[in-house]
Amino acid sequence: MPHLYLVDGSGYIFRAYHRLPPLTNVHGEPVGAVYGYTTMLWKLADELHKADGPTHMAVILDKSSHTFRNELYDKYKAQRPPPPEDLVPQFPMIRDATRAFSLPCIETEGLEADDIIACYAKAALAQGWLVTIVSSDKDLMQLIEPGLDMYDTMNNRRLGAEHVQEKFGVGPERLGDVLALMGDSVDNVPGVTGVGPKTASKLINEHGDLEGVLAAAPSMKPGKLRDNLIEQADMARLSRVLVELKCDVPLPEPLDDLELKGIPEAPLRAFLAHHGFKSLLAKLSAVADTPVEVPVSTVPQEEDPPCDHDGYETVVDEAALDRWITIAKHQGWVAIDTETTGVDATRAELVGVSMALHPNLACYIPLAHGGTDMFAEVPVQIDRTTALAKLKTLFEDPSVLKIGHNLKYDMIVLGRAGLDVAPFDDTILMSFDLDAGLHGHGMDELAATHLSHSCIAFKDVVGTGKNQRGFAEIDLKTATRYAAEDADVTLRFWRRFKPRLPAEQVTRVYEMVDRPLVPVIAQMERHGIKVDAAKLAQLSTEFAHQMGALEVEIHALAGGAFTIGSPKQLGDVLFERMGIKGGRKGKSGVYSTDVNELERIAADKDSPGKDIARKVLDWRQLSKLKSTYTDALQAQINPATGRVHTSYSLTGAQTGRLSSTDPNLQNIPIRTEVGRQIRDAFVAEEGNVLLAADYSQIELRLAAHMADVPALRDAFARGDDIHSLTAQELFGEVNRDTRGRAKTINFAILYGISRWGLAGRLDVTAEEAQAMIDRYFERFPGINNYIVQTIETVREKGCTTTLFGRKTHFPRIRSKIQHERQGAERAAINAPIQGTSADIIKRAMARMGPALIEAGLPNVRMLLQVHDELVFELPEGDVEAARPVIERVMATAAEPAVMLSVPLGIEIGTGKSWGTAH
DNA sequence: GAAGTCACG
DNA sequence: GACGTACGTGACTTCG
Repeated sequence: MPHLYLVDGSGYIFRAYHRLPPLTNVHGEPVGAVYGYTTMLWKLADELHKADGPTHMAVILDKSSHTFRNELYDKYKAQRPPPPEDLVPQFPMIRDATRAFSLPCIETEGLEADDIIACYAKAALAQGWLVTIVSSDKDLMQLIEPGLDMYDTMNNRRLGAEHVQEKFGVGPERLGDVLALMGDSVDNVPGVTGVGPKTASKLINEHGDLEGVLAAAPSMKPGKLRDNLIEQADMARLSRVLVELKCDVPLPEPLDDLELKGIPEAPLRAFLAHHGFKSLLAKLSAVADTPVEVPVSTVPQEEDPPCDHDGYETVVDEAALDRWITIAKHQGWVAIDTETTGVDATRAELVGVSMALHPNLACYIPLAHGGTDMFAEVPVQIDRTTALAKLKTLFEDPSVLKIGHNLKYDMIVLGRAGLDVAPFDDTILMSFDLDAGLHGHGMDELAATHLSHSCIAFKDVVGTGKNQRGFAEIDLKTATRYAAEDADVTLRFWRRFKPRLPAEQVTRVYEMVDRPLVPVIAQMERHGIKVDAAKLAQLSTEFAHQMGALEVEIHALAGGAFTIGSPKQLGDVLFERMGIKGGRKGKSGVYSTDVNELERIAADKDSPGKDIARKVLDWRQLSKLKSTYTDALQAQINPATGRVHTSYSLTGAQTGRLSSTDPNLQNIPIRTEVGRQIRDAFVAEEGNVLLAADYSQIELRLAAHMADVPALRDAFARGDDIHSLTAQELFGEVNRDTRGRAKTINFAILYGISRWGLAGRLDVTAEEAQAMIDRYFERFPGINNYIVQTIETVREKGCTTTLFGRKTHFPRIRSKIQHERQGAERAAINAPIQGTSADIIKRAMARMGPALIEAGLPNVRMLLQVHDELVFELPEGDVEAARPVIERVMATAAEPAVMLSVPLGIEIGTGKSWGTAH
């Protein structure tokens, strides 16, 4: 049978307030009444499991003080003192508490909570339901009847008709008359002077009801009582109306909507954590099945309040830090962020740590503020070693999920300070896996997109230019506002992204490809790679000499000095001053002088510019190598480690590839002999060697699998040279020329072919190019179908998908501008192939460490990734043992999630330097 | 900060 | 009839 519990929230708050000490929460807000109220709801939640427990429940609150009773009697409740100052802010929190329990909360303008309760009670009883009113309000006792009782959670007792009889001497049905005679000094119900509960019940029992009493008054024995009853008859009648519960309004919410559907844990947990109600949190943890996996989808997201920077706490004593850590451990998750002295994680020093537990419940723990100015006053903060030891227990606690935005950075910084971070979620990866191609994934951009919030700009905190200060020099108040906001915002991202992962089918790529990679990349960045600074310096000098000589010759040929490095000046010199024909101007009106143009001129025996073009090309190559590699790389050596530590971005490339910056170690020269020398400057430590392992033709293999091309699949299975095979199929013979053309066509297919593009590359007409493409499609059936299918899918869904479920979005696929649309189509053809390749090598990287450990090779260190290549450093003696392990991990990286119909070929080389390892 | 150029897969 | 021509990156130089 349905059983409706109606909770008299308003009545409860006042009782709880007076019964409990003036408790405050972690923010210093008074929460005594809220705590009492919360424990009351907790008790009710326990009732849920009982046989006659609630099936329906609602909390009823007073909305406003002005009701119809004030219209009847202007003094009604007029004498009530205003609620105590420290109770007022708790009223809205009561609503939060109710929401935390996922209970409906009902309040209606112009009606007191008692009236609404009466309405619901009557309606439920009429349907044959059981009703329990959670209150000890005497007015509500009028409602007691068979099927309706009251429950006082403070005394843990049920109240029925016999309780009313005992306390007021009458049954519930006559209670209104008694209350009218008694009056109520608190509510200012007048009643009749001199009549209290005893007299009232006696009179009602003698005369039946109020009207009976008033009618009998003149015949009573003379005295004060008789006179008062006669004189105050109207007041008594008014009182009768005032105490009557009014239930003639429609129900604000239908009864059926009050059905209990369980109490989701997440919002409750968040609420308890927000206020720091530790004992209840502990109880919750005791009954929780999985403390880390949280159904955050039930968290009310729309209702996150705006960031309250002044509400963040600066944690400067151990007790406060303990408190935050305890709550984080109880809650089971915490958003974290680190503040440091710089952007390079392998050099930056830790300055502070921020944490967030709930929107607006965030703190900053300064660790090294005070700046470098030894005369400046150092603010009070927890001893760094002590604080880090405490934080270590939290960050390494396997039952507490750490949430970060680009956690790789924090992992490196914290790792250098001796702290691991696990388990973790990374909101930058979540955003990338959900929305790659739609927008960037930096905190500021995401905050604007998802939270309509503009984060405090870092430069507004530390300044710019020569006035820029280190974060350690920032005052704690400002630092807290900035740092805690980052953790707060990160937590808000997580609450939004986490439920989207399964809903949008990207959990697999997040959990199986990207997330496991974070600690792996962090470790690679920390390792860095040794470079031979002397060798680079020597190359720089050589290049400078050669450039100087070329510069003189170029100026002589040009008939005067100019800046060779300026495309504008060079274009004018070549095409205006020297009168070379065939100059093409770009949209900015500058002649193109790129490598294609210069090669064209240099190849033309009759051109007056062929010598200068050749020399400029040589000069450019040297200039590029010197400035980008030999000079820059020397400057990038970390003095502490003597090695170069790149930074990999996991969210930089739309297709899921990594990218490398500061320095970019994914574009170290290899294609020319001059450039190759730079690879020789990347070396192994004494007694070690470098091992380079790369996937051979991985993208073509994946194309063969994904487009299901039997001829290509078979060729890979046999181990044939794929470009020769293509040459044979397309041109009927294999020689250097046809193989080269075939290679170009193979790549063109992967990149989304156009007849003009291919024509330009092969130096043939568009018609001839088209004929080759047609023949390719004919010889390799499946390719054309793959292209058509991919474009169709991306037009329909707006995104492509890799074999592992990685999405890349192409909003421009619906552009009205043709070339944007076509560009998106070409990118969409390439993305599943390039992306799947990226997924596979990422999986290999994540599995590599454990596989090497298992093979007893803990000294093999993975240093670099270059899209289809992994570079390791290992003791010379480990090479033979490591080789098969590395090969196996790479070759089987797709499995078992994806079983490919082509083998993945791996080529491995070793050497003292990266150059010789190839 | 944009544009041009060029290093890599 | 104009447009622009292969996918994905990052770093450096010049110049306004």
